[in-house]
Amino acid sequence: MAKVPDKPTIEDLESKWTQLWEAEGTYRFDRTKGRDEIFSIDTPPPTVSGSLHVGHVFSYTHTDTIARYQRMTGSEVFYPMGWDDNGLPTERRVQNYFGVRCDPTLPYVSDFEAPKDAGDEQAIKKRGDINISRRNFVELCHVLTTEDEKAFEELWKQLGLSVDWSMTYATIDERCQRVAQRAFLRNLERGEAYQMEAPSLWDVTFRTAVAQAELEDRDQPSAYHQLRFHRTSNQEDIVIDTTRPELLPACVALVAHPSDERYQHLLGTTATTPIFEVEVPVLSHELADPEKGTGIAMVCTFGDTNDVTWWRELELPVRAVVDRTGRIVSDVPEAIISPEGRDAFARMAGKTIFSAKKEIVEILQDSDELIGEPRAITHAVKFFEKGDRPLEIVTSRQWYIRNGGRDQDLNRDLIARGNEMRWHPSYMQSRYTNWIEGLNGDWLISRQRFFGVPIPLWYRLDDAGNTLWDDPLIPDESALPVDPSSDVPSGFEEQHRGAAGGFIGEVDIMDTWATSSLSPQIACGWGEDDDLFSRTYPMDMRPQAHDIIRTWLFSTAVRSHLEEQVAPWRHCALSGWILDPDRKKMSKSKGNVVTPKGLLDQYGSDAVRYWAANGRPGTDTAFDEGQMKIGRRLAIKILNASKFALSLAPDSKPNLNLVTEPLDQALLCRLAELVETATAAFEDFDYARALERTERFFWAFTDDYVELVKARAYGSQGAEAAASAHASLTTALDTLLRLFSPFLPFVTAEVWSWFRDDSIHRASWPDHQGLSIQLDATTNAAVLDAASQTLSEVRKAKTEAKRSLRVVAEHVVVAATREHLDLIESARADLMEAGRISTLELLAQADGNAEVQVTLAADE
RNA sequence: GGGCGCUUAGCUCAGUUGGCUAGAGCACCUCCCUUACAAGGAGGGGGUCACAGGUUCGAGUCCUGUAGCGCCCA
Repeated sequence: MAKVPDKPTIEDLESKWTQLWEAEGTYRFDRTKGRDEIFSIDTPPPTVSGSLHVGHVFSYTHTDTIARYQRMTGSEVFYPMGWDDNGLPTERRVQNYFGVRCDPTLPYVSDFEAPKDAGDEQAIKKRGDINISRRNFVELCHVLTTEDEKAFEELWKQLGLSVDWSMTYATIDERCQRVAQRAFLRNLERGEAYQMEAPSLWDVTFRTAVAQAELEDRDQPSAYHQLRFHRTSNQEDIVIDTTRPELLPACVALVAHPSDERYQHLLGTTATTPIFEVEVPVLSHELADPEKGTGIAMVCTFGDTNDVTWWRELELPVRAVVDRTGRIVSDVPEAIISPEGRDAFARMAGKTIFSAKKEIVEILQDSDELIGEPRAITHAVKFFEKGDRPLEIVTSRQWYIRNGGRDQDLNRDLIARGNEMRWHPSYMQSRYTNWIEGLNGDWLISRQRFFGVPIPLWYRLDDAGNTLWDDPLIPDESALPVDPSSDVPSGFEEQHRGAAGGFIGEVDIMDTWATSSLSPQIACGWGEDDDLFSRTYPMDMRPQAHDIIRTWLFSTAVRSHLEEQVAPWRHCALSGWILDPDRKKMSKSKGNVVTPKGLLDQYGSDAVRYWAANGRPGTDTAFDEGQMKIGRRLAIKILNASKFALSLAPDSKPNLNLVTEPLDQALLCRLAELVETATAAFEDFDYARALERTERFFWAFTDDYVELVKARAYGSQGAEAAASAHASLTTALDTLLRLFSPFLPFVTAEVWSWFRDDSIHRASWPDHQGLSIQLDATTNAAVLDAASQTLSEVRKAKTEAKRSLRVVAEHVVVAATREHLDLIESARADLMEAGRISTLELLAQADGNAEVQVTLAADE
C-alpha cells in the first residue's frame, strides 16, 4: 500500500496506470463466465485512416463509462476493439504513398517488395505509378494500416479505455474476411444475396456503383431546355422542359400525371423526338409532377431515379448512351435510324456529358427545336457522399443483399427488430424506422474497388468464352477466405482462367458495410468460436453516432436478422457530434478538426474524459476546453480532498457503527441518495447525469461538510466525536471514488492505491440500500442543509464586511422555526468551530425563513 | 415537402412521474495567502425559461399552434 504523498499531482498518472492495468490484466475478459454474467459491447471499429479526432474521444469515452459501470456492478465486460481499414480512404493513401495502382487482372507476385521510394512524392511522380495485382495491393494496405492501428491503440490507452487489448480485430484481417465471405455465401444459399443486371448509381470519378445509403442530395445549378416533340400527324408539338438535353437520344417515352387535364388527350399516342426522330409513347404516371416545367417529362435511360422507376413500372426499353467513364458511347443506339439523327449522334459520341450538352444545344438551336434560351434553375442532384461529380445511372451486373427495400414482409420484420432494442435516447428509434420505411431498393454490395473483401465467386466460361453469370462457382466454406483473382475454383487449374471452357473470377469486392455490418459476428467469434459466441451474442450494447443509423446500425440489424433471426444488440446508444465553437459539425472536410493527443497531454486524460462525459446521450456538444480545465480542477480537488481525509483517518475502514454524530449521519444519508440516483442514471445509460450528480455532491461535500467537521476530525471534541467524523469521511471518500471511477479512472485509481491493495476498477459499485440500512432510523438529512446554510450566512457576513474568514464571529443569532433550530442545535459544536462563532443564539419564531444575524469581532 | 430534435443568465448546459422563491460551471465584480487544495477558497450581480393560446389550485415541465436553428430523408 502506497503512502499518501505530501504533494499529490495528476501529472503522469496515465503512463503509470496504463502500464499497471496492462500488467495486472485489469480489463482482461474472463470467458468462463456465462451469458447472464457477461455484458458485451460492440464497439464500432473506427476507420483507421491517419488520425483520430476529438469526436472519437467523445463517443468512446461514453462507452467506456458504461463499460466501467457494468464491470463494477459485477458483470464480466466483453469489450473488444476493432479497426475498420476497408475502403476508399486506405486505398487512396496506399496509391499515393507507394505510388502504385491496382490492376485486378494482374497475377499475384509473391516476392513483391514495397517500392523503396514510398512517401517520396517527387520520386513517384518521376517514375509514375506501378501497376500491381490486387493481392499485392492489399498487402501494401496492411503495411500502412498496421502502423495506424498502433497509433490508435496508444491513444485509446492514454485515454483510459478499459478495453481488453488482446482481443482486437481489423476488418481486413484474415478472420474478418472469412466471416464476411461466409456470411455472404450463407446469404447466397438462402437466396438473400442475388445478382442482377440493373440500373445503379455510378460515380464516374471513382468508377464504382454507389448504394442508397451512400447518397446525398446537393443543390446544383442547372437549366431547363425547352424542346419540341413532334406529333405523327400535323398536330401541334408537345413541349417539354429538360435539364438533360444530352440524353435526348436516350429518350424512351414522355410521361404526364394521370390527372393532368392538359395531356389527357395525348395519353396512348406517340411522338417523335426532335433531331433523332425516334418514336416514343406518351404515358401517364403518378411521379410526373404537373408543377415541374411544362408538366410532361421526357423519360431517358437514365437521367435520374425517376427515370428508373418509370423504366421499371412502365416497362420501357433500355437505350443507354452514357458509359462508365461519363462519356457518350460511340455506337449509335439502334433506335436512331434517320441519317440526320445518326449524324447528330456522331457529333456527340465520345464527348463528356458537359461537352455533349453544349453540342446538342447547338444542334437543337440550329434546327429551331429549342424554344428560347435555357432557363437557369437550381435543383437537387444525387452525389456519392465522397464524390464531387453528379452520379450517372448505368446498367450493370451487381450483387445485392435483400434489406426490405423490395419486400414488404422483410421490411416489417426489420422495423420490428427495432423494438427488441432499447434506444438511448429513445427517439432515435424513429430514425431507424423511417429509414427502413423509405427504402426503395435492396442493398447494393458490389464495389468496383480493390481494397476490401472480395466477393468469393467464380463464373464458368462456355466453349465460346462467354461468361455464364447465372451459375457461379462457389468455394467451400473451409477454403475461406478466397481471392477469386488469384485463387482457383475446385476442379480447375490456373491455366483455365479466362480460357474458353474455363472460368473467370469475380473482380468486385464487397461494400465496406458488408464486412463492418458483421462486427457482432466478428467480435463474438461466429463460426470460429461457438463457445465464445454463445456467451456474448446477441450483444448487450452498441454505441455509435446518430448519423450512421441508416448505414452501419441498419446494415448490422439486417445481417443479424438474416443470420440469427434476432436483433444484434439489446441497447443502442446514440452519441451526438462535436461542434466547433461556431457550432458547426467537426469534420475532416471542413478542416475544423481538433486532434486529441495534445489535449490529453495538456489537460490530462481524466480532464478530457470529464468534458466528454458531460455530453448527454444523443446530444451534440460544443468543443470546450473550458470544460477540460474544470475536469482537471476536479481531478486535482479529488487528490487533495482524499489526502485530507486519509491523513486524518489513515487506518479507518468505513465503519458506520462509529458514525454517531447527527451531521455525519445526515451526510451519509445524502450520500445514499446520491448512490441511488447515480445508479438509476447508469442503468438508463445516462452517464452524464450520474457524473453531474456525483460532481455536485462532491463540491458541496468539500465546501461545506468537510469544513464543518474539520476541527472535530482533528480531535477538538474528543475521540468518539472524531471517530465519527473519520468513519464518515472515509465512507464518503470510498463511495465517491467508486462513483467517479468510470469517469476519472486515473485519479481514482491513484487515490485508491493510497489505502487499498486491490483495483478500484474491479471494486464493486456502491449499494445505496447497504448504506442506508446501516443508518440510524432517526437520521435527518436536513441537519446537513441547515448547518451548511447557516455556515454560508456567516461566511457571507465576513466577506461582505471585507474581513478574513478567520475573523471571530462574536455573536450569531439564528431566528427560525423550532424545527429548523433543532437541526442547527444538533450540529452546534461543528458550526461554531467552522464559523469561529463565540456565541450562537437560537431564537424561535412561528414561521418564515431562517434569518441569521452576525456580529463580528472588532478589528484588531 | 416529410420526419426527428433544439430554443432556460453574456457563454456552455442541468432542471425525469407538474410543487421553483428557476440552478451549476465559465466569464464578470468584491474579498481572503485559512495547516487538504492559490493549478485554491469565500461571496456578489445577472433570467417575463423563443412566442401565442389551452389544461390545472399550480406550467420551464403537459397539450395545440407559430417562429427561428440543427440533423436526417425526399
